[in-house]
Amino acid sequence: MQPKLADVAKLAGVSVTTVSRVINERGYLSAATKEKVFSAMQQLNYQPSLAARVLQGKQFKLVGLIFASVENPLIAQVVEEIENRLFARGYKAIICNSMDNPEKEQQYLKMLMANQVDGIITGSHNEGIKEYKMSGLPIVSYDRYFQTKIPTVSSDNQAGGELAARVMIEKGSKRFMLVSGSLEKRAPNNRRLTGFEHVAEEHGCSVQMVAFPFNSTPNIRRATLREKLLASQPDGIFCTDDQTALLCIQEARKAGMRVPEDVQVIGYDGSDYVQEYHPELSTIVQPVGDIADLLVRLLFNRLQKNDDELLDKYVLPIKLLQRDSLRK
Amino acid sequence: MQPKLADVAKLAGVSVTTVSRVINERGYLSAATKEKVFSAMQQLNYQPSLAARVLQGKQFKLVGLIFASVENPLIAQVVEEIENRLFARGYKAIICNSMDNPEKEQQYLKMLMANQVDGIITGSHNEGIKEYKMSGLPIVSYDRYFQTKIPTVSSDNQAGGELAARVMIEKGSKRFMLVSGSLEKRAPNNRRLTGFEHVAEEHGCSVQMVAFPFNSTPNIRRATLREKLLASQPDGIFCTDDQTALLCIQEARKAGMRVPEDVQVIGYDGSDYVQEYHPELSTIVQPVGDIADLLVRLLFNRLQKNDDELLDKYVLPIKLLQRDSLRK
DNA sequence: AACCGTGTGTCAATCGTTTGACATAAATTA
DNA sequence: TAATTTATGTCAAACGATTGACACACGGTT
Repeated sequence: MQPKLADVAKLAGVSVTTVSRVINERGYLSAATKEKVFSAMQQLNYQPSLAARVLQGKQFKLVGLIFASVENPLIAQVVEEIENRLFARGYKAIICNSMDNPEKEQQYLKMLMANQVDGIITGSHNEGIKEYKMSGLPIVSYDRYFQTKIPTVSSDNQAGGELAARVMIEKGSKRFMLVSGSLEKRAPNNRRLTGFEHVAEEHGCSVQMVAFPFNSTPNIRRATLREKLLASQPDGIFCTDDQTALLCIQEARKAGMRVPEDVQVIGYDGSDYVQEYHPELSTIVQPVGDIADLLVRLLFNRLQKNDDELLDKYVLPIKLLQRDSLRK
Repeated sequence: MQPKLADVAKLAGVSVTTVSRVINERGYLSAATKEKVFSAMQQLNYQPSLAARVLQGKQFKLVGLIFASVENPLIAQVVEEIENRLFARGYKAIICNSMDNPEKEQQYLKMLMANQVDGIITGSHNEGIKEYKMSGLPIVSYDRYFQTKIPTVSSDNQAGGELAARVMIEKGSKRFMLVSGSLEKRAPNNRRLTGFEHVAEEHGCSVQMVAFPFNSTPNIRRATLREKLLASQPDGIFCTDDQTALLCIQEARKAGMRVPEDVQVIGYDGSDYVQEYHPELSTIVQPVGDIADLLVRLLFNRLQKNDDELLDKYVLPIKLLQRDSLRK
């Protein structure tokens, strides 16, 4: 059995109230007593019962993270960086892989709701889940707009799309393929598409659109891409995520096109993993560290009820990582 | 304020005891009452207070996952598959990225211990952390041997190393480089090395060893690899993880060696990500689904106190994924 | 001598749920 | 009709920590 407050008190030779005072730092306390209590806690390896504390209205120090899937390198990095920052503040993170499945997401919310977690950070992409409104929990979101007043952090998707178009046009591309790795209605990352299209049209370039549902497998994507590549023979491709961009490069080569000579490719995300292990891929890099930082900061703002000056949207700057899938 | 048991009782027009009975399925209950109670819970969107239940000795339904870093594709996949299975059983997962840092791991254990989680699944690689023994929690581990009687699941590292050696020897390699992506003392994956060395020596092949500490960056690894590649001019490389294998391929090419003509490369892990997005890499594939399955199953065995017939070690079979980094 | 700040103790209520003991009443069965 | 079984209610004690009210020291100030 785990030691309880009373055990610590007995060992330290003080009352439970005093031990509680030491733990919660209230009232007057002599250095000697504190010392005795701490050493008793140490000896017993005492950990206060979280459950009991929560019942008193204290915080769980638990945050739910709802994302589509940590198998995506960008999400993995976002989750890891968030988790690091939460840990530094003494918080734990519950991981929820929604697989972009609204039902699963709803179930997760149910689990997290009520009194279980103190707050939620979500980067999942589903529409109109009423529990988000009901929960009454502090929530912040990544790359996702909500109806209600939930602060959203995202990279500058519009600028990213525009930049990708501008760079490829500058380097001679004229017939574009625009590949959306996942298609949702209210996701801000649709701006990646509109930004790209806008600039392309401005320069009189053609844009062929290809879109995949989130759950389409790489093999399905490959088959579709191969067909579209052969049919439209683009000389520039912009993908809204890096993994799809990798498939494009590979399928283009299989189809006999040279990258970047015949067709240039730019992806989006620029996770550390992609930067390190796919050295050829040019991509629009999201500032993941800043994103994690801001998400956590915003959440704590709401946790501490400083509802002051929280904006609805925070858009962080992106940058281009130019590598061999782009011409010099 | 969240609705509580009493609110549900009032709305349903029954006593709190009855509501509790419905929730916990004890005693006699008429269908009509159950219906009334369920609909009241629905209406109020009632969620029982986890904290209060835990205080009664119920389970938190919370499991801690301690792994080095979810940025590693294999770990991400293991974590995701574990999380899926836990979720299916109504459990939540707390994610802990230890970064292979013993202090961080110790802190995590402290957080998880006491009364906070019901069990722990760890794939982290640190030595002699006394809290593991103290915790008294059900623990199962992945690819890691413990002193105490903690069940360990791993892939057949020995066979994996042997297979890698045998295949490359068969395809003509004689001078090997053996690259360990991380070096720990008590990790079963050292068997990957010994298995490889054993077969190589048996066939009279030379083996040059290169080892990296866990936290060495890709750039450091690259620099070291380049130097070692030029110095020893191997015609076969086996890496204990896929990411390092990718670096080997890239650096070998930069050094003017052809893969697989001049040098063959085999990695280890074979995560879905690597299979999909690094189509060239040959690798020893761990059965991640089975591993996750077994880990969760073993944990639940201990959670339910069925301490029957738990083995110390569970070694699952591996297989070779042969692709272009190996000769035909 | 009266007063205050400091340090500690006792006591009891509280958080929300569970559970056992016990009572009661209707429906069912012997 | 009597004895069960079924269905529900009341009551109160847990679970472990927190906290406010209050008491009572002791030392040092005025």
